[in-house]
Amino acid sequence: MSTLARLRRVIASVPQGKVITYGQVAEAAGFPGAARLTVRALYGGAGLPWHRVVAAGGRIALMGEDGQEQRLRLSIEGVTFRGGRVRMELHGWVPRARRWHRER
DNA sequence: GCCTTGACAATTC
DNA sequence: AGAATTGCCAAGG
Repeated sequence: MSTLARLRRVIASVPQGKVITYGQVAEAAGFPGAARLTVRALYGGAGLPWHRVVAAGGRIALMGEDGQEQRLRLSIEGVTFRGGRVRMELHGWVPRARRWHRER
């Protein structure tokens, strides 16, 4: 399992109406502190629910129209905002801890 | 291999 | 509140 594949697996695990932060994705994939890796994973990740990945504090990282697109997709799924940020206390997704050393 | 690039994050001023 | 600073890690040139 490649590094980026692990990150993408985490991203793919986020259900509709939920969101996760870049940092949490990296952490759940086994790279605490490497939030930027999540960005890389998103690049080649066709078919991923990219709109469910937000910056720390529920901020929308994308600027311009892409950001609007993300807000739209999220609100369609039932995600609510407050002051331009996703209400993490309501929609934050906590992925199950994975054990990457051995498959089961 | 070294250097740069990212849709980041936490800290500090 | 906002800018600057530093840490983080894999890919690609």
